[in-house]
Amino acid sequence: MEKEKTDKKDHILDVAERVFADVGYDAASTRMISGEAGVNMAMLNYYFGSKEGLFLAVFERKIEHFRTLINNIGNDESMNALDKLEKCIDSFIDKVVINSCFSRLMNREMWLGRRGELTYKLSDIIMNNVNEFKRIFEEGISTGLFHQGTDIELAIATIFGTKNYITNSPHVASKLLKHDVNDAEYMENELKPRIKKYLKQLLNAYLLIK
Amino acid sequence: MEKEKTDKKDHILDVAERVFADVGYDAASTRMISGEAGVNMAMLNYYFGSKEGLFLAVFERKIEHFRTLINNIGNDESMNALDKLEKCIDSFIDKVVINSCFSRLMNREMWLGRRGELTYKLSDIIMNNVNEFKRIFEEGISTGLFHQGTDIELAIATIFGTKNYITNSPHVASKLLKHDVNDAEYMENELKPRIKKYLKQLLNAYLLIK
DNA sequence: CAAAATTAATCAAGCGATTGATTAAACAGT
DNA sequence: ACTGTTTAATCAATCGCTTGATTAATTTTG
Repeated sequence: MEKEKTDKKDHILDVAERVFADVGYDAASTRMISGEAGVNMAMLNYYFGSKEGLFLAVFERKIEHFRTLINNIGNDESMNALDKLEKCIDSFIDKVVINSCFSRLMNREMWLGRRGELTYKLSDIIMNNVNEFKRIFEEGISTGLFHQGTDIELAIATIFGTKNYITNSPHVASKLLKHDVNDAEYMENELKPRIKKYLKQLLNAYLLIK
Repeated sequence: MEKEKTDKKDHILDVAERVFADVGYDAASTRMISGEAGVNMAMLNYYFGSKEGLFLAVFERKIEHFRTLINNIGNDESMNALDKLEKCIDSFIDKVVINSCFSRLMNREMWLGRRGELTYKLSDIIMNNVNEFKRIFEEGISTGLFHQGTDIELAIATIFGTKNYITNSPHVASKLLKHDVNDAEYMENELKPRIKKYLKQLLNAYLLIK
């Protein structure tokens, strides 16, 4: 066997992440996960205590990746609000498309607001991103770059909502775009730049004082 | 007993609709639904055959309401594309906010693409609305009212996505808007007009040739 | 009375979790 | 180095419970 020790836990987490994202928390049985991971069922409890513990562990592993991704942009003094906004959109689209499996899992279990501790952690991650955008919008307004009447909260809802609409329901999105959005190549080379370009144009038209 | 016969089935459907929307299909047990509806568990199978049959029945009951709501607007000759678009946004926001419970249920089970027959029915409903918007956008472009470069598909994703972001994850939305979005009065008197106004301004800025 | 509606009791299947036994590796004392 | 002890990892078996569904008996209705 050429696999190392700690890789097994990571392997279980990889499988669990995919299974949870595929069928949801409730429909994902511990037997299903352990079976696909090729480990004994009892190992899940041995490593993670419980099914919910495993679910939490899947998220914990990703939190840090998310937390640090956007925050640096907002503090860069060399850019104005529009530059920051566009850069945030770029890295946001890049990030969630790479992690679309995790992103779907997050959204799905998020708005199903049970499971207290998890809901708390998740809204932490989400609100972190939201507030970063919020600060940039406020800066843009106070520097006279954006309209006074800008509805900041709903503009944020548009950025996240538009992205979610594409990534969260691939079946509908594929019909709408007349392409399989699960096709990684199409997603990377066509859809990603298209979403970025669209969101920038949309927000330019809405925000900028002409 | 002062209740009539057919009311009992409708009552079960009402309860099932709410429970399914609250906790999702998998976590909603037949005992939970029958218990909250105040009927014997076996009545669900007696009336609807199975849990999935009940789930389908919940949707069937709503399909016609959805199908006829927006379609009339698109065929009105007395309006230009912008008028139609704004009217569609109005009735769309009105409709899904009233049926937000059903809307959440629909979206949740939709993007969880299993359960073949249901997925087919749902994407039918959704694509019907989507295509109505699409026709209006195309009319606006061909009459020279909207930009040639308009990304129709993503603009549609913005309309539906922005709405979904608010209604589907009330927990996050409440934090973002600093209000409880489950508060019916706030939703009706403040948020609904605000979303309508925002979406119109946003699309006006993006679509119209200046 | 006959048919429809409703009930309590029960079914097999699947769930998450736990158990006690087994293996293998790491460590200890002499 | 050899050996007895400890430790972590893994497994099959099984626990108690809930699930969706069905049965047979009972009540209600026409």
